[in-house]
Amino acid sequence: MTYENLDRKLINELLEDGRASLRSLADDLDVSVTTVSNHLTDLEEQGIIQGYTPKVNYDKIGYDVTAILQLKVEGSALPEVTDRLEELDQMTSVYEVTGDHDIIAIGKFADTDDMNAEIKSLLTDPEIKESNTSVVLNAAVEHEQFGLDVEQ
Amino acid sequence: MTYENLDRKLINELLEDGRASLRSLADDLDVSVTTVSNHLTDLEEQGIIQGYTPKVNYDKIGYDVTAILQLKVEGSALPEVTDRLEELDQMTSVYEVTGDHDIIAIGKFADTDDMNAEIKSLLTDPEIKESNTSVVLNAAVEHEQFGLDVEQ
DNA sequence: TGACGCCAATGACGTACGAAAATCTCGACC
DNA sequence: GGTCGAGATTTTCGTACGTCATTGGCGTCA
Repeated sequence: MTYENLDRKLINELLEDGRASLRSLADDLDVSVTTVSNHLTDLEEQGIIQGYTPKVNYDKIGYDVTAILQLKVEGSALPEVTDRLEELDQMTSVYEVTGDHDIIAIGKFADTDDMNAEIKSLLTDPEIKESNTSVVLNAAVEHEQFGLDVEQ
Repeated sequence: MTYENLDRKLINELLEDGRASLRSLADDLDVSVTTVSNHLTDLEEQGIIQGYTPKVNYDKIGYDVTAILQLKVEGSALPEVTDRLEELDQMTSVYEVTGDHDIIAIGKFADTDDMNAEIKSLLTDPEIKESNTSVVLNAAVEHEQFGLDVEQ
């Protein structure tokens, strides 16, 4: 058996508290500690759970500006531009997409000056044909992960 | 003292392994377990660390499509529309933004049918004046959190 | 004074392992 | 076709052991 109800419940529990102990998980799910441990290592080995992170509030540590960049790129240069964005660690998400633009990237910056500098240096790239920046006024939801449906 | 180098190092360590034990953190940072414990609870109380989550690979559990919606909204209806999006738990991020559009939202869907259904039902809202959907072809980076600079 | 380290005690925790239980497999049979 | 059961396989469980987190008290340093 690979992936069923218990695993979904396990993921849901961890989504609420990623540092919950195996024992508390076992109690909540009415199975033994060993079972939780086994399923959890399985989930990790299968790559369904890819690790654990604290949710860091970047606003509170001086990254006040979140911006969303949309880029149109010379077709053949797409992977190259994606790579460049990927290497900037202030980029929290970089997507290659269909539609008007080719790339949508989300980044966090100390302030608008920092943002402008970073973006300007990006846009010197001649392969970027067009760009469009939106500054986030309010992050109503950010990086939220949703729980999974469980039978009955 | 409120927030300094040790806290940054602590956050960086946790970004690498959010389930690391206090002891291993203490070893890595060359301080006592007690100190790690104190700083960690401080960070949590200050809201700099807002909890812990597993990184769930939604691709592997049947959510194959990620889409980015951009909406133009009747000015006064912005909070209302944001609320509606916020309540859909398939939305992983919902931003109110400057620029061409008013809202940018990112969601995950089981397949394109699921996506179309969800989006259509959203767009029945008469307060949404215009919309634009981009489907993600490749998530080069997603929900990545970057480490903090540490002095020397 | 406040940040930190150390110590000690206690209850909680993770992991390994062998036993028990549940589930699957597959040929034999009516 | 349907079902029965022995054996194999998988999953779960309880135990036990060494480690861990937490708390309070006390000393040190700047």
